[in-house]
Amino acid sequence: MEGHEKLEKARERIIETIAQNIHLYGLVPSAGRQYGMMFFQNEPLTLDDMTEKLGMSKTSMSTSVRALSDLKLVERAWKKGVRKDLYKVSDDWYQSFIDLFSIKWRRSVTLHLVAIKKSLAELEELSKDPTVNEELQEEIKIDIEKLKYIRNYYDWLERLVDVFEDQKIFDLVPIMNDSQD
Amino acid sequence: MEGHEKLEKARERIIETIAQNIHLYGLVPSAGRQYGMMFFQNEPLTLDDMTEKLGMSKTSMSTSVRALSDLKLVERAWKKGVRKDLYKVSDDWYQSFIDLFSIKWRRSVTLHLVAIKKSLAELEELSKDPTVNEELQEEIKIDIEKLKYIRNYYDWLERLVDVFEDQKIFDLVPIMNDSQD
DNA sequence: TAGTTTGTACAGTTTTTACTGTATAAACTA
DNA sequence: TAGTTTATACAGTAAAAACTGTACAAACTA
Repeated sequence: MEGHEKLEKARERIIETIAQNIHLYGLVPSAGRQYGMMFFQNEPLTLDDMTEKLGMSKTSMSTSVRALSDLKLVERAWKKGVRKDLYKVSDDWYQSFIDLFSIKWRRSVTLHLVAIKKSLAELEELSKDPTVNEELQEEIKIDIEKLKYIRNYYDWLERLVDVFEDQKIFDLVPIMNDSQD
Repeated sequence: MEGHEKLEKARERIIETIAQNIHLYGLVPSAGRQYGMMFFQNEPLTLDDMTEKLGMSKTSMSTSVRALSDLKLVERAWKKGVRKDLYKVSDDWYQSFIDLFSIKWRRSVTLHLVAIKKSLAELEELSKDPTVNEELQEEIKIDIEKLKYIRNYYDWLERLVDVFEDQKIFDLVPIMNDSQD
């Protein structure tokens, strides 16, 4: 096998692994392949470059590069004299992981807390209603306890997201370079 | 609106929120709805119970309860005299979150590290090959650096998973109950 | 301003995934 | 052992998602 082929194969292995694991970011394999391909390019790419490299339509490249950008896995780049939009992979992977939490998980936490607070308020109101029978009253009480439990859980999750966002996580789990060279 | 209706509506809101966010666990909304429904039941359920409550086929219930069990969101339960399999939601949501990392993210980290080490070894071998031209040699060198960077990243991610798994995360982000009562 | 180039909205198609119904194996019962 | 009950494998169908090609608006160029 020739040198260039060997390099290509070593890259392909990584790209395919990324493609098969990108679902953890809520993305489909082809977006992962796109990301992986871009990772090994030393220059920012245009949508047309991607179309050529991946053999997919420009429309697809456009939509998936947007999905990658939304998660801040990919960012816009500029190069003198190039009119087309240019994209490159964000080079801080630790930050990308943190961004996943800031974007996806925080959103989820917020949605949950809104719903929980609303339902909790309704049930607490209902528990004061003298017209509801005892059996139902008991059910309401149980549900209130359950909602308080999950409210505490999402509060915790929110604080966890904070800890990522403000980089405190690196105190507990420090970045260590070249541990096994 | 009658009492029981109000209770049901308060529950529905939570269930639907879970359904819409369960994709973070790699599950589809219907599995989230199933989980949410089970959360508000105070007794373990059989597959037939779920079929009835959700109006879906028993086959579906079987496959999605398995998916939920694989992520340890749901566990088997036993009740005297009941022959059918019984399931209940795991009641420690903090542990469920940790299990997500232990199961999905650790698997991903491992796959990545295997691929990276393999490719890195190949490229380091190739970089010693005197028959490859200088230009290619330069590319190889760049790729080796990139792979070392992401190896460090996945090492970090592995340590992060460890920190969840051995509960040390609770030192940094403690569980706090009823913070806003 | 007219003529290009570029990115994306949108409709249609292909592919994939979710879901159902039937068939069957395994476990239980009498 | 024969007869049930229960869970799931599997094949087929329905629904959803990914992907493509065309059309067009916005931005640029001359």
